[in-house]
Amino acid sequence: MTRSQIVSIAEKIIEMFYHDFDEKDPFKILISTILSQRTRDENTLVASQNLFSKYPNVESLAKAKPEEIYDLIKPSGMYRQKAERIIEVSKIILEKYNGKVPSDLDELLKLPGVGRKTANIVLFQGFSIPAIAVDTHVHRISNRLGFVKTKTPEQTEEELSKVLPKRLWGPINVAMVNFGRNICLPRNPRCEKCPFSKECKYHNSAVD
DNA sequence: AAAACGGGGGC
DNA sequence: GCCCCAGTTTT
Repeated sequence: MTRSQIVSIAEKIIEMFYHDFDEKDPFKILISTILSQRTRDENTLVASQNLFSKYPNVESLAKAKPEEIYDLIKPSGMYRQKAERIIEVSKIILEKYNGKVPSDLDELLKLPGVGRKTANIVLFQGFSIPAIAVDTHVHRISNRLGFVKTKTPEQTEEELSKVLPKRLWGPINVAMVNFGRNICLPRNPRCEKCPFSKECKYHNSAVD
């Protein structure tokens, strides 16, 4: 598959499945992204709303005790870990970064509970900085469509960065997640609804 | 490289 | 009941 073919399909995926996010506050994006780890959107949303209704900013969260927010964030799962990390992150942001979330990959990666995927989501959504956050959806779909041939998400991030122009880095995450949730499912993809099945390596070989 | 964290929804 | 989910950290 040529580079221009890949870019063309990527642009179509974005056109069909990208939607903008209304939340632009980097701190709220950071916290809700931590809550979203290994968690469905619906549960993440409930947990975020619960949390921010009582602790609306970095100052109030930095003063909270983990036990106080267990019940608020419980719908997102792994609530003990997440509670401690969220409060620790808030303290660090407040004390070390003067209350402002850093817009720098290396600084974000130092925060507890923040790995490569979470950090890149914050960079793109919170700061409009081009970043590819390779989650299971992006990894799976990139391989199925033949954009890359990789074993790990890290390799996918690297290869995808080489192939796609920077302007697509942010939007392709969001678009592939929506595409993956609705059509290109992990186990039983709805290929009959997929606009790319004709040129899809996975669909035409039936091997993952 | 594998385990552990974890509630909720789909089947 | 079993499997999976915008992962990260610890063993």
